Amino acid sequence: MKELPSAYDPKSVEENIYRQWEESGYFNPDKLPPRHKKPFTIIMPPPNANGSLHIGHALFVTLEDIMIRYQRMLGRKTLWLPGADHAGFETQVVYNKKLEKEGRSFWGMPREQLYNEIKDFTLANKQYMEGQLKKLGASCDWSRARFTLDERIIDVVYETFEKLYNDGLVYRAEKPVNWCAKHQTTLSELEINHEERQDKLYYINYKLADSPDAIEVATTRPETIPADIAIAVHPKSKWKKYIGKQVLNPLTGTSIPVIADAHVDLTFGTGALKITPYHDPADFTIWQDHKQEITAEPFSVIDQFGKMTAQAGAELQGLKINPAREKSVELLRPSFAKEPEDYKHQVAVCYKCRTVIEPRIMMQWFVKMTEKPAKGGKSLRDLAVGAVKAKKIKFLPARYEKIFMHWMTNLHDWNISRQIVWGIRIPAWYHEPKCIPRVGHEGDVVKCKEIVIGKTEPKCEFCDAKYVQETDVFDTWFSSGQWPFATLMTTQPNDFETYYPTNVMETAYDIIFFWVARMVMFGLYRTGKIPFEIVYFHGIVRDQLKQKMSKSKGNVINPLEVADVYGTDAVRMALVIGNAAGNDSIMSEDKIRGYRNFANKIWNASRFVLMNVRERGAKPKPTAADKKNLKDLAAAKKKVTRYLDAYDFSHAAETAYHYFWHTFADKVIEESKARLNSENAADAAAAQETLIAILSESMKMLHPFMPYVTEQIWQMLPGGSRGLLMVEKW
RNA sequence: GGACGAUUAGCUCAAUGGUAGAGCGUCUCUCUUACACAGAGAAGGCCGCAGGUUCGAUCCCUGCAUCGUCCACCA
Repeated sequence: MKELPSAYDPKSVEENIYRQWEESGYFNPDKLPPRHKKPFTIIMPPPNANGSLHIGHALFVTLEDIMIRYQRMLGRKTLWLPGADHAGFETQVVYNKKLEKEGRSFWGMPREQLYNEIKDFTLANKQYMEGQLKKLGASCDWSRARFTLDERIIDVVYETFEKLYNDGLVYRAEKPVNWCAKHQTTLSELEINHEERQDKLYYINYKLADSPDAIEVATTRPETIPADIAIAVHPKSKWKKYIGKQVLNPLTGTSIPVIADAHVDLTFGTGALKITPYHDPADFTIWQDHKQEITAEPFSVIDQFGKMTAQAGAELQGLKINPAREKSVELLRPSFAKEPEDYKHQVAVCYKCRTVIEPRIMMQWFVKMTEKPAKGGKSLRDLAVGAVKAKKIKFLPARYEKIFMHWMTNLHDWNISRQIVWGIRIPAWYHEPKCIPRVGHEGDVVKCKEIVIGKTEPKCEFCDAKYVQETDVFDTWFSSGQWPFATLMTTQPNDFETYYPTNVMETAYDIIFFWVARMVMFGLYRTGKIPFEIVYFHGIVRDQLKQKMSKSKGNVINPLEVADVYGTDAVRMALVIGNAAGNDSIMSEDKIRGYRNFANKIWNASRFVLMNVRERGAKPKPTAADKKNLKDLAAAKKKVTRYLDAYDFSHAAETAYHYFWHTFADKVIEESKARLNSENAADAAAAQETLIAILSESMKMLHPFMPYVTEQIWQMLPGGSRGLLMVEKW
C-alpha cells in the first residue's frame, strides 16, 4: 500500500474521477448494466446561457445529482437530461448592457447582426457553463444535452403553436399590454412588479358643455387628459344627473360624453373617472363596453419611447412623461377643483430595470388560459388544475400547491409576443395588403388567408401577394414551458415513450408560475400526460445576513471558486445540509470549510483503515462488538434511505455525516485500535473485517452527497478489482 | 387590499403532547503514531407574547406582535 497524504486534496482527485465516470458511459441510461431497468428521469432546468453559474445553480446541481445518483444505485435506469436556455429577454438585456459598456448600441443594428452576435455570446457561455456543471459533479447524460434554440426543439415549439392556433387557444389582437420604454418590448403580467410610489392625486373640473356646472375628476395622470374620450360615473353617484350629457376636455376643449358604469368606485376620489382607453387597461375595458355611447375613437398621446405625441397638443408634444405631467398641471391650474393631494400607490414597473410600465394598445399574440379549445376539451388552466387536484402532480413542500392554485384562479390571457430579436421568431405569416389575383382566380381574392402559421413562407392560393413573417419572438417561457417533452421528443427515437412523464422536476420556487405552471399546462395539452410527478422546490441561497447575493453587494460566493479551494464535495454538503425544500438557505465560507473538514475526516478514517489492512484470510467470525457496530451502521443506512425516499436531503446528509464522524470515526475506529494491535489474531482480523465493511458501506451511503471523495476511496479499498461506486448497489 | 410562511442556544436550523437537540461559533484541556481540517470535555435556552384545550403545551386551538415572501389593472 502506497503512502497516502495526510490531508485530502480534492484537486488531485476530482478531474480524474469525473473522467472515469464519463468514460464509463454510465451517465447515459442506455449504457447502464442490465440490472437498471425501470427509468427514473429528471430534466434539468436549463440554466440561462448568458453568464456563469452562480451558487443557486450549484444548489440545483447538487440536489438533482443526489437524486440521480441515489436512484442509479438503487438500480433505476437514470436519465438526467441537461440543457441550456437561450433566455430571450434576459439575455438580450445582458447583451445590451455589454454593448453599452463597449460604447455601442443595439439601435440601428440590423436584426441579423444583433442575433448573430448574441448567438456567439450565448454559445460561448453555454460551453463554459457545461464545463462548470461537470466540475460540480453533475452525472447527467451529455449525449442528450439540448439547447432551447436547437432546430428540432424549435420545430416542436412551432407544432405546439400551430396546434394552439388551430384550437383557437392562441390569437392575435390589439389589446392593452405592458410596455417597457427602456427595453422597447412588451412584457407579460409576470414580468412586471408593483412598487409603491409617492405621487399626487389631482382634482380636475370637467365643465359641462351646456351649463356652468362641472364634474370633478380625480387623476394621477393629468398628462393623458388629451386622450380622454369620456367621463364615467357610477350610476348612483352624485354626478348621475349628468349622465348622457357632454363635458369639455379641460386641455383640448373637445366635447366628450358622460357615461354610467358600475366599475367606477363610489368611495374613491370623486366617484368620477376619466376614460383614457389607450393609457389605462381598466379604461380600455370600460370603453369596449360603451362603444355605442362614445363616438370618438381612442388614441394615444404617448409614443413607444415615453414621449408625448403631436396629439397631446403643441404644449406637451415631445416632452417625456414627467415633464409633461408638470406642464399639464400648469395648464390645468385654472381647472383645479381643489389642491392636489399626496398619494401613495402601487405602480407597475419592469422587473429588470424598474422603469414604470406604460400601458399601450398593441397588436400582439396571446394564449387563452381559461377558455376551452374550439373542438372541445379542457382549457389550459383546467388541465393543470385537474392534474394537481387529482394529486397526479405533487408539490414538495405541499404548501406550494395552494400558491399554485391561487394563481391559477386569477389567470388572464398571456401575451407571448416580444419585440426583441433574441428568441424564436413567431411562425406567423401575414398576407401583403395588396392582392393581385392570379389569372383564373379573379373572384377568389376574398378567400386569401390573412394569416398562415408555419415554419416556411407560404404561397397564396389565389394571388401573387407575398407573406411577411412576424418579427416578434416568443416569450422565452412559451418555449421553455414545453421543455420536458420538447427535449425527449428530439433525443433518441424511443426516449419520449421511455422517459416521459418524467419523475421529478427540481427547480426554484420563484419560477413556479413562469415555468412550472406552463410546463404542466403545455405538457398536458400537447401530450395528454403530466410532464412530471413530483415538483421539488428549492429556495434562494443567501449570505450570512440573509441577503440575496448580488455582484453589486459584493457578497457573491462563486461555487467554482470555493470548490477549487475546499473541494466540490464540501460545497455540495454545505449546500444541502440545512436546506429544507421550499425554503431559502444560507451559505457562508465557514460552512463550506466545515464540510471540507468532513471530507478530510473521511479521507483520514479511510487512511487509518487502509494502513491497518493486513492479509485477509478466511472470513473471521464477528464478535459481539462487531455485530453491534454493523447493526448501528445498518440503522444509520436505513435512516438515510428513509430520508432520501422522502426527498429530505438535508436530514439524509446530516445523518450520514453524523454516523460517519461520531459513530464510525469517534467510536468504532477508536475501539478498534486496541483490537488491531492485540495478540488475539482472530479478534484483530474480525475488527479489520468490520472496519472495511463499514467503510465501504459508508462510501455508498455518502456517495450521492459527496461523490468524488467516496469514489476515490472506494477504488482504494481492498478486495481486488472493483467497479465504479456510482453504479454499486445501494 | 388579499394569501402564505417564520419566530427554539451567540449564528443556522431540528425534533417532540411528558427531562429540549445538532452543526458552526465560544471556553478549558490534549500535538495519544488516521486526521489540529483533530480528540476529550464544558458553558450556553421563561421554545415571540397573551389566552384556551389538557392531568400535563415548545408542540394542538384562538388572538396579538414582529419579520419575510408571494399575489393584486381602483383612477
